[in-house]
Amino acid sequence: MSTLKESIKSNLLNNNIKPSYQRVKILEFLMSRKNHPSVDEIYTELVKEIPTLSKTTVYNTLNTFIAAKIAQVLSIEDTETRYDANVSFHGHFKCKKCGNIYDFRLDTTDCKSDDLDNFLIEEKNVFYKGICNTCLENKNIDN
Amino acid sequence: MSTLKESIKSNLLNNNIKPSYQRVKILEFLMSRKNHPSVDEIYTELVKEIPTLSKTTVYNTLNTFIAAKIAQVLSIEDTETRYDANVSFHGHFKCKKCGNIYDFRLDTTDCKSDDLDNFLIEEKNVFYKGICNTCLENKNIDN
DNA sequence: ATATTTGCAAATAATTTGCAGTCGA
DNA sequence: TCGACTGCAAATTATTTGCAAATAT
Repeated sequence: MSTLKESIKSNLLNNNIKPSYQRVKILEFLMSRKNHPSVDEIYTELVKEIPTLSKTTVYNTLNTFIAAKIAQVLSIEDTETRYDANVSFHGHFKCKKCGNIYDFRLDTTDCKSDDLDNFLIEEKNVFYKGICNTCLENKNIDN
Repeated sequence: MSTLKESIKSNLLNNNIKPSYQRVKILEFLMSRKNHPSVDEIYTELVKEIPTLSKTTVYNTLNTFIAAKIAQVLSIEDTETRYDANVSFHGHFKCKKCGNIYDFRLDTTDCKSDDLDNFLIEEKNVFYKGICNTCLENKNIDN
């Protein structure tokens, strides 16, 4: 068995989550994908490998991951929720043209506001939208 | 007729939106409320004054406002979408205890990232979650 | 008059829930 | 065997759509 699979298993065990076949597969998928897949994408991809997989299990599993803080929700305002296995602080950029979602580094000390002086900030979400560099370069080509 | 209502009407007209009774009422409500109401809140409040109002109209109207950029969507990850008539750049803070959503000022030059050097940023969204100052002070009182 | 807006009811789509079958220690 | 996990189908909920009635210029 691959080392990656082993490390995923122990990651789950460390968070008191039993590493079932489905859970390991889902976390593996989430970590391997950079594009922050939706429930539907996760399901559609993995059902090829796990024909008995159900969407309910994908939902259950992701919610378990969120609760254990080994994954986070990406609320780039869209109809469907997207998920990210990278729980460290970073921003997201969604290209309006190609639809890709990019991660970007962000200074933790950044984005402060005096208005929140006596507030306890537990989660920070930063997301931008616009046109990515690739689409800007290809401006002349397409529609 | 109040000056506020007049200014709302001209605001709508300036954006090529016919200032129907419902639209004026909805924009007025959105501007008067600081708490970024959901469709349901807008509907439930305004239907008291406008008994014939339908949710469809609230949805239609808000989408018209969004398209004209006189309102913006607040995607504080929740089940329902919230709306904000303040379209200037600012952040939102949601208190996990009382559920209130607070605005906070944010430096426009803030939250930059080298990773986005060649990206065209058109929209910035920043929202935090945690406990607000009021709830922190009342920590000892409640549940 | 005529074009736009409104509002009901039905349709969609994402997510949750109830519960029965399955699996692993 | 027992409790947790899975997965189907039904339920729920936010939003959209089709279309007819109402409204305004």
